[in-house]
Amino acid sequence: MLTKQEQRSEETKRSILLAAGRLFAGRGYDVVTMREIAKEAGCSHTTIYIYFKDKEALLQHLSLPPLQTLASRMDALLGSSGVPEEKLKNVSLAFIEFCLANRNMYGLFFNVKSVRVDEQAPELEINKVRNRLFGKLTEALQTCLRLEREDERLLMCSRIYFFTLHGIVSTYTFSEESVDQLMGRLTPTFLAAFEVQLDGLKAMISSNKNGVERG
Amino acid sequence: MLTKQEQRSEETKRSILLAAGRLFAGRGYDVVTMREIAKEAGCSHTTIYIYFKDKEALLQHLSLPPLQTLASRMDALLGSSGVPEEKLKNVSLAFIEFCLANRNMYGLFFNVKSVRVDEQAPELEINKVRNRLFGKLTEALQTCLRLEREDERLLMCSRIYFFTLHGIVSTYTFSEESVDQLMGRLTPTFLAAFEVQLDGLKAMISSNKNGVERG
Amino acid sequence: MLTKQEQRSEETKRSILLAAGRLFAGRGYDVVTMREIAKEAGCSHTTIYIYFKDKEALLQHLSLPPLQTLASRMDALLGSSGVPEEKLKNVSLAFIEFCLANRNMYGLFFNVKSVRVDEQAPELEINKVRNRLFGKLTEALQTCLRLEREDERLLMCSRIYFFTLHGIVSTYTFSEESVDQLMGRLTPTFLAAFEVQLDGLKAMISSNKNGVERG
Amino acid sequence: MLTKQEQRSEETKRSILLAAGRLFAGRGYDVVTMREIAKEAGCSHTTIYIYFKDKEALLQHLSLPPLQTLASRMDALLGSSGVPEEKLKNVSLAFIEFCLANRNMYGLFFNVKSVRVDEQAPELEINKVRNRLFGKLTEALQTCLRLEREDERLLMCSRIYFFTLHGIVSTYTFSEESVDQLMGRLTPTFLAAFEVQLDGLKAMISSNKNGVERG
DNA sequence: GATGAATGAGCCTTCATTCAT
DNA sequence: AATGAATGAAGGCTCATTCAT
Repeated sequence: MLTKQEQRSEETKRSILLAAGRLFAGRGYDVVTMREIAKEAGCSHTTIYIYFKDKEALLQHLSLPPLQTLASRMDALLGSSGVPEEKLKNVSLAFIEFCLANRNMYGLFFNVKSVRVDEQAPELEINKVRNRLFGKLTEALQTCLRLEREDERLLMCSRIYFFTLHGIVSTYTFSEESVDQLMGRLTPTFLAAFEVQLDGLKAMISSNKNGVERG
Repeated sequence: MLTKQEQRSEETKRSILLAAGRLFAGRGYDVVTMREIAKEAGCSHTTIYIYFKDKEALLQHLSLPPLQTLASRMDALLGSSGVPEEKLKNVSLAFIEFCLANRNMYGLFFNVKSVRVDEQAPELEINKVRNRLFGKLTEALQTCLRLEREDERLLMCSRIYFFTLHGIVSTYTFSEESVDQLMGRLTPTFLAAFEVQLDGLKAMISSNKNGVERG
Repeated sequence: MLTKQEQRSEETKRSILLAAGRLFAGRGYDVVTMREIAKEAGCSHTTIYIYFKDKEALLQHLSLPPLQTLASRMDALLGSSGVPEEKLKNVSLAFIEFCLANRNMYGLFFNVKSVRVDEQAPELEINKVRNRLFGKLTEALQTCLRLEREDERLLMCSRIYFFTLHGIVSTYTFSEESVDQLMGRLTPTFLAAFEVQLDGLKAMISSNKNGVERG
Repeated sequence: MLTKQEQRSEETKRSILLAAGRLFAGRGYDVVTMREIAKEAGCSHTTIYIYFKDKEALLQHLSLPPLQTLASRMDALLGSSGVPEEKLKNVSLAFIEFCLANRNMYGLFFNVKSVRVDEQAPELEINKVRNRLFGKLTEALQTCLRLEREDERLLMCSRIYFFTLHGIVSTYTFSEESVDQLMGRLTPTFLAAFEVQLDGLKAMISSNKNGVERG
């Protein structure tokens, strides 16, 4: 059990993370100042340094946990019963919803640049989770397309599929609407996009040309 | 005719724009300093202020022309002879290449937030060009899908198509590779993506369900 | 008799003073932080403020006792049996050793500037001890030179003698070596310096010219 | 010839160096802030960065030239005609006067710590000049004492002599009096001190014991 | 008595921008 | 037209100090 003081402390830390997350993504890591974060979090800028070594540490702490949550959720969806196409849709939707929910954080997760490459340990951790995420989606896609795991065409297919996912997220990253509003309004569009995508990929697979280098 | 002085003046201004363009695109607007631009342009940093009100004015002046160039190029591609599918591919590729070439600037063009909304006039101009751009792409798509301009399904199709374009650009926005490297390496993938997209959309159209809400 | 609580309290206070003394002397007053002192003392940094008004108060409390210890030691040395020359040497050596041991603190004791002049009481106290110290040395010197206490030549002699003492201390104030290392290595040099000094002063006294202005 | 602007610039630079010199020494390098220096110099703190890369560069620029000036002056005195004793006195007096004139800077010249050891080039330069200085004094002393350059006793003698010089300077470093006041008032004392010193050293040399380890 | 939480003041430094020439 | 000089605002960060428990 936590004392009242520890509770407040935890709350402060959370509000800092929340504020930093919002701001970093909304306006970019470099551009956001510690003082801005503090103001948004409702504390002094020095307080941030009690909880985080420096600005970069804030970024690090911000990056990992949400991704892990998403990974779990995707695991659950993939483990459920249902036809592969349904699973792919659900997983894709979950991914989109997550990214929109964490909105501008999105850049933080997938833009390698924003995390310094010096210290490998944490960096590796993020990359690991990220790769696991992409792996899951690729796996779902593979099942739908009925390709072997080693089929060279799978890489291109997943790349193309990711373009669309990434594009959806990017398109609405800076929207003023809430995630709920967006999902409510656009879920049909997203589902259609997934379907278009899958149909198109299936067509490509079934045709002779695979787009890589075979004649 | 320009006097010698006016020529030199014009030259200075051009070299400043050139330098700023190079640097903004190469390292990002926020990160580049006025002194850097001046050094690259071969003049004093104070000279920049003779030609441009401030750093942001530099950005404004820089934003429009490339977009217009792109618009012209897309016009040319669309006006050329050839099957619609080929045209769509070429126009899409041109769009992608442009966005990757202007990389960090990309956000500036399409992310409404990053351009101050205070002064509407230039903002409007950019928006106009931007909309013209999207219009061209939609038009190409419409021809391929053989839809009427007013067909309600066109909106969804173009949305989905844009998701992919946007996604491609976003994916490589922060890559360290040059445009040429990226295009050299990934053009086949991009073309495949366009094709997949188009095939999928065609399939959707030809099926009864249009993904919106009709029964 | 002290209650257990009072004992603990006293202990904490002592450990703070000990830690502060070590750190101030070792790395300099300005550079040492309250948190460092607290860590070294094994308590929270806020605890320090229970016992001492502020960082400077810590310094004040720290300054006096060692000086008094030195004064006592010099008294003991002067009171012992032995030829005056031997006593002067011993007292001088004790003085040097003390100053080097308290190294960075040295400035604090003798450089009037570094102690705030606002609150006179403690300042005065330090000055009193300091003057007593110099008095003892002068006295030892006087005995060696066989001068009357009022002899005007004594002032110049003691001044000159102090130059050397002060010079020795200054020379090694910023050395990285420990007191023990320094004393071990340089004691013969110091003793030689004292002797040279005394011989030179004796020569001056015995000559007609006293260096001031008498003919 | 300098333009008016260049003159002002030079003046600003000088006033910054002057202010920094005064403050660094008066209150210590670490403790003095750039804003203090700026205020004392009568300019904005950012102006300092126009002339000096950073705080440490200021220190570097401050250290070398005066020392070189002193070195030249000592050379001149040593090269002049006169008995060795007279030369030693003059050189010693010049040294003292210089140190008092540059007052608190003194610490900067001789306290190795204050100059970062990272970059060796400038550091070396200072050390070279400093060593040359001490070399000159030692040389003058050697002539007076009629010792061979290699005589092991010379080292100790020069050390002892330096103690006094260093002590004189240290004693008056924080005095409020001007160098002229001090020299006017105390020159006789200083001369007496040199003489006492020399007499004492001569006595030591002429006796059997040299203070090191011989019996 | 003791402590973790929190903060304001302040430090060095950089940058866009203006002023005087 | 062009420039060197100069500056205010701001940024990341640290530290002595206070407050509430």
